[in-house]
Amino acid sequence: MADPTNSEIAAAFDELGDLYELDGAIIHRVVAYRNAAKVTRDASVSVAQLTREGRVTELPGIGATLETKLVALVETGAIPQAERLRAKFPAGLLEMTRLPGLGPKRARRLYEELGIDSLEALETAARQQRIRDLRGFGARAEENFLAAIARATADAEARGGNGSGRFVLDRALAIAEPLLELLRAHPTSHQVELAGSARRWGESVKDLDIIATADDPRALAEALAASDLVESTAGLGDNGARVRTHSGMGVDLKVVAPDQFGNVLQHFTGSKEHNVALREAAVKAGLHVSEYGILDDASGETLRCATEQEVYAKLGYAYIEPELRENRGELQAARLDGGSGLPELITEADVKGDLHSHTTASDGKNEIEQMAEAAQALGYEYLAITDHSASHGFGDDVSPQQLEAQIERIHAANAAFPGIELLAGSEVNILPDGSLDYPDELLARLDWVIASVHSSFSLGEAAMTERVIAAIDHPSVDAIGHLTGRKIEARPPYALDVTRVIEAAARTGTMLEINGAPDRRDLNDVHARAAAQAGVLILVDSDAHRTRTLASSRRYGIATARRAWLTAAQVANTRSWKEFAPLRKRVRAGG
DNA sequence: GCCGTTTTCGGCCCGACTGTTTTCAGTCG
Repeated sequence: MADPTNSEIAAAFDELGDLYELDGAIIHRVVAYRNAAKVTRDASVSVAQLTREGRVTELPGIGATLETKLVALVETGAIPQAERLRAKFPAGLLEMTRLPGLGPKRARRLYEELGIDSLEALETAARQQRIRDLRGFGARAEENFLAAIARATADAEARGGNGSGRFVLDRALAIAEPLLELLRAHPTSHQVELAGSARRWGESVKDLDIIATADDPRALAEALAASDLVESTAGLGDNGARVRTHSGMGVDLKVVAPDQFGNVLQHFTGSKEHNVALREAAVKAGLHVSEYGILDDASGETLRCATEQEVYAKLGYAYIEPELRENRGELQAARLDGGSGLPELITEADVKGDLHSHTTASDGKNEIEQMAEAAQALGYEYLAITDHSASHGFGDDVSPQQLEAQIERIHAANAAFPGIELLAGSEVNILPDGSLDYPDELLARLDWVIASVHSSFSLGEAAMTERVIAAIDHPSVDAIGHLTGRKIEARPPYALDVTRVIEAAARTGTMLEINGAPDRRDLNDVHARAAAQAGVLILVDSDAHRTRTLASSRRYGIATARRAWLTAAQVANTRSWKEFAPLRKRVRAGG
């Protein structure tokens, strides 16, 4: 039996937490399961493997009891307590608790006292006005349930199957950036900053939070409500506004006093896990952190902070960049008394070349020369032209003969553009058996090869892992592209043992890419951090299919690298061409 | 259920809002 993946284990813990909550367990026990789910999801090594080695309690938040459950899950594929609780509570009951405004306590009473065990049953009972007779419920509750069900149904239909209600970050920023510009340009505003997961450069966001200071808060709120992007306004006052854009995204503007701006920005930037850990640590020092300030037990006074730097300094930390605020060790590292220190994170300005781009030879929209000009405009020293390979399909395939002609064209362009090194490359398909779809002699003639999986996504973990490692072992493969194949909010990663892939890449000197396409960002932050720690050189690539995405995708790749704690030195394409060229596997092997 | 520079037992972040209630539990972020 294949080991459960970290995300499968995390899902099992989340479900168990939900079930225990329905069962009336004390909240701290429920939180312990949710915390364990998060820790598992963020773990850079296989938690199933750690379990079999008897080392799983080394993970923070996993103790003896959870270890027992993990052993059962790894050895038998199931957790007995979960089976028992699933039999006790119908699946529809868990769905009911996901309705906004209905939690586990009240859902359970609806089930036990009225037999309501699904959203459908809840809707029927509300329409028949059978809920209002229950103690603690009223006519208002019935109205709210019906409205919540209608909203959930309408949202699901509007999204056409993407049930999460989240927006991939590039769509969110396409709304946030013009709104920030509008608010910053307004005569009454002083400071205007994005908060929330968008400021942390998360993969997707639910809504936007903007924190501001202004001489006339209401005027600023009215300016937001008057924007062309805004469809409707739910609330507007002296503290800000809550609006909804035409794309369906909620935007919350909070206008605050200047001397609290740092507290509020820190609070609403999150993440929740970062803030909880920050506040727990503060309590031990007699300090209580909230969005309003830091209450000191000793003096009884609340310290207000105009900047986030002051907030972190008062609590004993160096400033922590938003991308790191996920409770993945940043608080311990940032401690001013004995922390190991935070890394100096890579920036967009560090990038000196791009190793993954497409042209009209396959499915790109621009010619080699146009891509070269665009790369030069970004100040790049090198650009790899890596069109798709012989088996790609969709009319975008490049036959071996066509590739030979493409090599000539790229070399000619390279001569015509003396300021930039143009690499004749390919994004070659890794076939299901791990072989590549060009002859070895042809691959050896290229300057650069990035190998990717574009077919047969459901091979299963063992076969997929062998498939990718076979490509890594090929002497002409310099790097692996978008390792897990996921599309954010659209397609899950395929089953793959990333730990083994990282080992193989480290062993062979094969680079691993962070693909900067905003819906890929693959490697993700957790995988990229693990790979870099294992000594693998990381690439930040655009996978550009047109000139403008060379730059627009770079920022998502860099954001992912920063969330992975990466420094410029850990990313190969921050090097000059002279330094980068000999790092290619094909050059190293050739001596 | 986890965890320990006040603890191996007794704690475990902070505040707002809502609806149903006469002081608060449940829910959410």
